[in-house]
Amino acid sequence: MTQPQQPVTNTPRRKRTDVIGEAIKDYIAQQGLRPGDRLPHEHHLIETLDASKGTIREALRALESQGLIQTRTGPQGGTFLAEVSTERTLELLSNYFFFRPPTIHDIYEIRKQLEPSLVASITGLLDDAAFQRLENVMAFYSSPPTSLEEERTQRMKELEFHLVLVEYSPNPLMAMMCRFPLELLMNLTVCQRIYDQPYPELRHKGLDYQSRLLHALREWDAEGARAIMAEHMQAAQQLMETREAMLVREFLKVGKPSDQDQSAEYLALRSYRPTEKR
Amino acid sequence: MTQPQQPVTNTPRRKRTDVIGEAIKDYIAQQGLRPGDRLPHEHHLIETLDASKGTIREALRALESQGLIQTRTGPQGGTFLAEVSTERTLELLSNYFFFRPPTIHDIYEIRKQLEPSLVASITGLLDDAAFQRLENVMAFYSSPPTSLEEERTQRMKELEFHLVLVEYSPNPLMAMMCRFPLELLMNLTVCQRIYDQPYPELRHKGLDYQSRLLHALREWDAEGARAIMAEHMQAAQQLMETREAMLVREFLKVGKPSDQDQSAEYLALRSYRPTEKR
DNA sequence: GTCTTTTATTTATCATGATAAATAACACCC
DNA sequence: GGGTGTTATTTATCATGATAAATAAAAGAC
Repeated sequence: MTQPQQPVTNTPRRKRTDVIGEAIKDYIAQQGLRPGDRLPHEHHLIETLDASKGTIREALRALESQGLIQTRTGPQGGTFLAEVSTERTLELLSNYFFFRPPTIHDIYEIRKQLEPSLVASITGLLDDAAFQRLENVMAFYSSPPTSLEEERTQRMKELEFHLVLVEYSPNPLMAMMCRFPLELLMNLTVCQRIYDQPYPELRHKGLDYQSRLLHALREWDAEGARAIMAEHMQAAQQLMETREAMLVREFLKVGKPSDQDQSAEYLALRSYRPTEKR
Repeated sequence: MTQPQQPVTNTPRRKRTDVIGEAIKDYIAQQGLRPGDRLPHEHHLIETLDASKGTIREALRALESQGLIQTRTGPQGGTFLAEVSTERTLELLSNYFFFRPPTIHDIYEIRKQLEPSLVASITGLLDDAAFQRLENVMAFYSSPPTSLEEERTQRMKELEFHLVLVEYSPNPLMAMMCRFPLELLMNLTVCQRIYDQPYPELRHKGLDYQSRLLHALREWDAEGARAIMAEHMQAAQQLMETREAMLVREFLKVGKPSDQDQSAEYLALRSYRPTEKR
């Protein structure tokens, strides 16, 4: 499209850096290293693995970009084993969906299944501080927005409410899988468009569900909490899909006759654009 | 434990390579590049980004390790934008759980929620070839295993049955989230231990559920398929957790009095060890 | 025309060394 | 003791160039 494409012919042979990366991972597993433990120095790796400085550094950089290691300069510096962070993982996972952005429907299919289960599983695990945090987040959208910017902030905070709940899950797998759809909602272009429009109903309903949810959680009513979240997700899906359909319809109506432009803009609507970090 | 630990003090400043990686990503987004499109040559990046060869190469390697780009040597070679593969994503996701392996319970909490929904959503989407594939996989465990090795193979094939189903999901998010728990089951040490023991009941029940599931899918009975899978997951969870408890109990019984050894072995049991690729 | 060989192009790796930046540990001053 | 400056250590980056490996395209053989 934009540039001459290359036929995908290759049988990508294993590169030295990949082999070295694997070797380091094996070393970690074999030595039973834990996060924080030190890895051999650069020059030591050069000797034992018989590779040049450049190759070793490329291998280490690859591991670092995956979040597996961290390096520090200075005395007693060097390479250290790290625990991959949640943020890094979400970022890497996002890459997969860069060219296959899920639809709103796709996302809510997951949320509908997982989040009710999530709240049931954290029932009884929330302390006063947790409830306080949740209420603090809710405070951001307890009254109608006064500007378009606040509109957007409120939507983000509504999603943050769910992210806070996730933090209390004892199941790391469940936590990650609940976080990711939320991450997508915060970054998908189409969602940002939807969120950028006033939508009082969304706020109202959300607030109501969340209040009821907090009540159930305080009463240690796991099944009640599950049911409320299920309803909440169902309703949110409905609202969001309606809005999505409106956006697409509206777009198709005003779209230029040229297929080219139309498809390009449509693709933009369907794209995933994470906000810049740091 | 194994080596002197370092206190985690750092505020890891942004590195040049990271900045360059971001710059390249931005370039991709801004130019609207698609998978297969060519990225600028190494020497061109050196000039425009004003960095040395080593730095540029480290940045490209980081992107490559994330699966975002591929490089090819030779004329018309260079760096090309890639679509991150499913395999690569599962691998990167696995890293997160390297030091936080989920329990069997954790995994089945996800499977119970998602897989029934998955089969409901693929009902009506399977063609003859699909059914053929599923039956071919089932054939591997239609009769009792004759060796411990076959025992293991059969368990892997049972999981593969689910992986095949996943392939027909129209929801990429659902697909990824169903795949990952299966990947974990195939690689968690504790699962491998469980799978290494004879367990005729598992095979029997699994076969039964899967036959009924196929029947429902052929009849385009989405809700029936959903219900069968829900039952299947519930039963499998029960069986697996029972086995896990047995393993742990057995282990605690024969465990040496030394806390040290015991915890080390116990950790091993709880560890995640992916099998080597390629 | 089809197969084989050569050639040109481009990344991959090796090699080496210099300078910059970060920072823990030490020495010093008050 | 408590703050301050110095030093040593280690990675980060830059610079440069040579050789190796892969491979598409061109040239040549039959």
